[in-house]
Amino acid sequence: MLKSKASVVSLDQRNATRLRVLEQIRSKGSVSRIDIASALETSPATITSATADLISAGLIKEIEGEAQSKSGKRGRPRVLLQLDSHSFLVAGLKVARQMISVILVDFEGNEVTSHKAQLEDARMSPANLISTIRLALEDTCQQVGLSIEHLAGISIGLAGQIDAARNFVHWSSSVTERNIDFNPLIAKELPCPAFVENDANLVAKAEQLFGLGKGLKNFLVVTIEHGVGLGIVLDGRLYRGKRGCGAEFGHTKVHLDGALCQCGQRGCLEAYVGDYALIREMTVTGHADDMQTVSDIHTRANSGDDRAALVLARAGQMFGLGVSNLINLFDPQCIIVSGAQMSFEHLCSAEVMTRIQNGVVNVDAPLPEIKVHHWGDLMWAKGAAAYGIEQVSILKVKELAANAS
Amino acid sequence: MLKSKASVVSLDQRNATRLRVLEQIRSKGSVSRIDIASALETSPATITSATADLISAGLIKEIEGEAQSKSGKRGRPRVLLQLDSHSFLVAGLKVARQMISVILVDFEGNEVTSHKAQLEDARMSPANLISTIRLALEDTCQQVGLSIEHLAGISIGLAGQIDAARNFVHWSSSVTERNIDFNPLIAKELPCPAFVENDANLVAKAEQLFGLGKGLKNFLVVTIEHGVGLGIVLDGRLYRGKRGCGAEFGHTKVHLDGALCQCGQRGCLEAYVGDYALIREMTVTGHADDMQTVSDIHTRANSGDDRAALVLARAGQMFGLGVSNLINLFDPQCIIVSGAQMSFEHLCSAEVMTRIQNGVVNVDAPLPEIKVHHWGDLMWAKGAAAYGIEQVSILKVKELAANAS
DNA sequence: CTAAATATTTTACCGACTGAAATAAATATG
DNA sequence: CATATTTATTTCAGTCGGTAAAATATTTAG
Repeated sequence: MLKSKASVVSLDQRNATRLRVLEQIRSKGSVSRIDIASALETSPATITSATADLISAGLIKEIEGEAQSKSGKRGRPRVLLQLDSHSFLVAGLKVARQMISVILVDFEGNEVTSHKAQLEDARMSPANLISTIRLALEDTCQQVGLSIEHLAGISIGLAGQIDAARNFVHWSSSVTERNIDFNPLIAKELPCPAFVENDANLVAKAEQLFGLGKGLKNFLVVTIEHGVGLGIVLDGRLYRGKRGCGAEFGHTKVHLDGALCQCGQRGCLEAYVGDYALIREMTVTGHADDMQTVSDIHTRANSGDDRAALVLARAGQMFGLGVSNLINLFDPQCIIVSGAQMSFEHLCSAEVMTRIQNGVVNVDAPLPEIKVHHWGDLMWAKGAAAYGIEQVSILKVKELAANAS
Repeated sequence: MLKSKASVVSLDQRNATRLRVLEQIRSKGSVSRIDIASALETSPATITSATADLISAGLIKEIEGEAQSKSGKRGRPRVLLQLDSHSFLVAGLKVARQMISVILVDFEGNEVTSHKAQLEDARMSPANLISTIRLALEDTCQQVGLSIEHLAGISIGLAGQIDAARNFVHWSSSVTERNIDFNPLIAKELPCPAFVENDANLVAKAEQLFGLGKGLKNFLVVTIEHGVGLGIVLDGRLYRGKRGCGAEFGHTKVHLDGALCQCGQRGCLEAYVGDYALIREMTVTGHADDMQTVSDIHTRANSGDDRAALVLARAGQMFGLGVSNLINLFDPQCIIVSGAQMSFEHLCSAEVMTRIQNGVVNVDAPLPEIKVHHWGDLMWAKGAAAYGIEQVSILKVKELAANAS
């Protein structure tokens, strides 16, 4: 009761261990205590105690399945541990221009249900945004006979510059005001902890927890939607920079005093590969004024329109240049190019990959692998869910420790 | 004696604390125990024990100087602690194209003496390089009546791709062979531990320990010599990427299919700002075939040669583009542009600074400060020395722990 | 000189983790 | 079938880094 500082410190230490154990179980799917011990280079005794805590909290469980022993078949069989998917529900949301998508997942990340709602306005006031979110959540929960009260956490992905640690939105294309602290609104309108993050960071989290970055310590996730985004995972953690905002890959300059970008600057990568940039290129010469989406351009290109093919090819070249710069600067284990739609084929063609390779300074070590990940529609919401699961895990482990004392 | 693993683990923990204490003392210059305790958020008791160890090892000492108490003048006065500069000597070396420079520093980083030697060949075999280094070290030590045996550590800076953790040189412009493990050669030819590192990383270390990055956790150091280099400090540690090599800032692409670079690729920043690139620009049209150095171009520009001024200006523009990309990607606390000579004026002109500012995506948070650091001739060697001091400190603290057991 | 203030050291203890021993649960073997 | 062997997990008695609180040291204020 009295040992205020001591207990905080020791709790943090214990929690860190418990979280590392949880992380092992999540990334391996199912794993025995002895394997966790050797993976974390710690003693079996420690794992026994950590897993006992996690089991009593309902976060993990023992399962029956056959586990093979180190060698031979003799000896006490290993007991596999698994996440207890029923332990809690998390909602992941992505607020896009005309659409809000929601996904409900269990603790393992399995989809329970999902939902989409049209948005009337691309930009909303903070209060408006939160009540829209609440509504979307209620609708989603209703689909499976749940109420919003059942949620353990809500994770919200926005495009823009966001300080996730503080739920503070410097700027977002979905919000009419700048520099908004969402914590008060969340506390007032939502019945459980909620987390706001930059959407590209969320996808990086999803790749780390469930996707192609599982188990990797250093990788980059390039997201492609209407523009391009970047999530940076260094040493297993999201790198957010000093101001806590995401990296502005889309606004790195690929041409001195080049094409005009929506941000007002010139030569941004996004001004060469963003949807609007491609459409502008197609329409500016009056070559095609019915171009509405990048898919239209793809269609044209595939049916033999040289101009369309050139526009796409140039975007690919610029994209390749940008990605090779990322590799030159970060030297990551792996780069994951993640997109929801198929409309980014032109950014992962063999030619672009070659260009990337050729733009990376040669070392004798092999180039980082470049993986392309087509997620489908729910990419962003799933990303949000991944972040939500992580945050809720941390909260649960902390509660656990608090109760134990 | 028997507790093999336990002792390793606990030693690491203790050493980490001792090193953090040492780091505090180094970055503050002189500081009292109570201040260290509050800076590290630890208890005074821990600091008492850590400093006692460091004092008995001769790494630090108590000094007399007046220290002001928190408030008022009553109370037992604080005792200031300082590095004991006499505890050991470290040599820092930089191997450049035609020159090898050596600096001898004490534990505080104060210069004891320095020395330069002409190199016959820009590229040498590994064995040749090490014996050349040994010779240079012997000459340097002789200047102050010491022998090479007095050195506690030797740090060697090379341009190229180097895995410092293993003293492994993937490639260096100073070495004729690729993929060389220098450890055996070092053990054979040098009387004390030696460390090989990429030269840009060394300058970053120097900025962190003694320079403009003192106390900063996240910053970038851009080095300018014949080309440009980048050292990345994240979370207080050098970021080296997956393959352990330095970031290749000079070979990030600033123009699609642009100017040909020495590395064989096109559009590299270095192909626009490197010495040879500028000289090529001046000579290619026969405009000036007596151009030997960038200083010559400066001279010309200052005496009204428009062509020279334009060449320099263009280099500045490209450099600004590259630096703003760094800021967009890393969002660092601060960027330090470090150069030895004055020949990089054109890269830190007001115009270039403005260009950098204009290339960074606007957040409401202030832009990271861009600091320009003119080091003088010994920049690289001093950088090596900084790294050497750090490495030797780690070794000494480890020895200390080993002896205590 | 005494009281008050502040810095440092000492001391008793806490808690995370460990090694070793104990226990559990399987197979191999005769 | 009983027993030895093997391997996984748990229990238990430390160990070690660190802490709070008490003790001590050293100063100024009054």
